[in-house]
Amino acid sequence: MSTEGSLRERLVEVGVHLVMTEGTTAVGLREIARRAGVSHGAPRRYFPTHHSLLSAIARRGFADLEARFAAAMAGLTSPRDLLRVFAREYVAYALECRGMFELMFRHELLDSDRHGSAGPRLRESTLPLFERLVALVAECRSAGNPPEDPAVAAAAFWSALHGLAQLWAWGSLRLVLDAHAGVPDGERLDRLVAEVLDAHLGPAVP
Amino acid sequence: MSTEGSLRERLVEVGVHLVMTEGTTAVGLREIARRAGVSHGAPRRYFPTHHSLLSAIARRGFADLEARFAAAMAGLTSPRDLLRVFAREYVAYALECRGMFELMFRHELLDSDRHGSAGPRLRESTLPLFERLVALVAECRSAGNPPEDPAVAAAAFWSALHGLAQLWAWGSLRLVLDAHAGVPDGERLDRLVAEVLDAHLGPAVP
DNA sequence: CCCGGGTGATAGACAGTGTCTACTCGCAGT
DNA sequence: ACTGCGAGTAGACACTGTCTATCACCCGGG
Repeated sequence: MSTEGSLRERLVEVGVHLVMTEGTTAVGLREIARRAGVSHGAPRRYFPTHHSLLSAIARRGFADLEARFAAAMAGLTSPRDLLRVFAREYVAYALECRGMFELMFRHELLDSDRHGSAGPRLRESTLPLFERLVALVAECRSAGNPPEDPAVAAAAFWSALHGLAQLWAWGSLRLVLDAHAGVPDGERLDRLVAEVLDAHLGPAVP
Repeated sequence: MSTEGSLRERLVEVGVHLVMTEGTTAVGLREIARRAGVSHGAPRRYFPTHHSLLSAIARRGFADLEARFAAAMAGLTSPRDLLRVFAREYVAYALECRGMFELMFRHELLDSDRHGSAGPRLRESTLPLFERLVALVAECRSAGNPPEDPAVAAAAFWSALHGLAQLWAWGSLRLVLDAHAGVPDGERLDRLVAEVLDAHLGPAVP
């Protein structure tokens, strides 16, 4: 392809593409090297271990996710609208980029313990986003439903979204809701997201 | 140990023990066979593929979890109390048996798509538990806060617990809450669980 | 002009894995 | 006593991540 950039960039790009199309288990060091058109030992110069390459791929995922947030939330001002968009985008990313989402939270594949050669540690990259989340949740619930601790409320909200994304991707929620039927197909996920919003931010005020 | 039972049982037990102590990635077919004292090809008679053995281990995990629920919920009658215990037990299991919890929801390691040789498919085993959950949530919120669809409310509740467990295990929630400080150490998780309960079931009525 | 040094990639080796297949051993039934 | 079969062994194959030696190339100093 084009891939004028350094091999390091290309490896990460190929890895992202591989995760998105084939899933997490397919992302081998040698497979990436093969698809990048280099020998199996080449990545070693930039990524001393398999985990470090996976971490780089996951980091790219977090960057992509944040870019999606920025794009989707641009122009909105109402905290409730912002959080709704945030929620939708979070779940949508997890479903569209299932492999990436899975990889991003696999603590034992990512060398999140030992600090990578350069760059901030992986989990800390979610911190600024969480700060925004805390502020939005606090603002959104300040009317009538003020949380005891906004950080705890925001963490619970994030947890609900995360669990929703994961369990839906796992197929379990689809299954149990099917068992109860009633809700038409494409709408079920939206109703779940709405339920999470209502539960954690208070019912919507139109 | 004792392990008088058939090799099939022993393999699953060794596998569970291995997952709990060493983590998901350590659970190789050969490693299990080694620890069970048989040759590397022996498991093949009972588990044709690696995934099928992992599925059996995960199934054991679901059984253990349900047993914990049964034990913890025995004697309680108030739906709110029952759900609180359920929530605590869910999160506690995820944290105590991190590897098992991780394995149990790794769709691509478990041959949940192709039906296993015998026994019900893995995801469906959570169905009866979910039915109970739906009933409890409906009952709990029937006073003052009736959900539009109890199944959706229960699914959202479960999602919140699941995400909480996973993000906490990942270390991310601990991190962001540390950034906001304020809450003493051992108490933070309890406060998160309480927040989830309040959000999804309505505030507690003492 | 030639000649080291270093960088970036190659290729081979090693231990380990999951899967497949051939083989052996003990023990039932006729 | 011979056969058939279930249960487990052992070897092979392709593949993986990691390590190491090697090679081509470029660039500055003499």
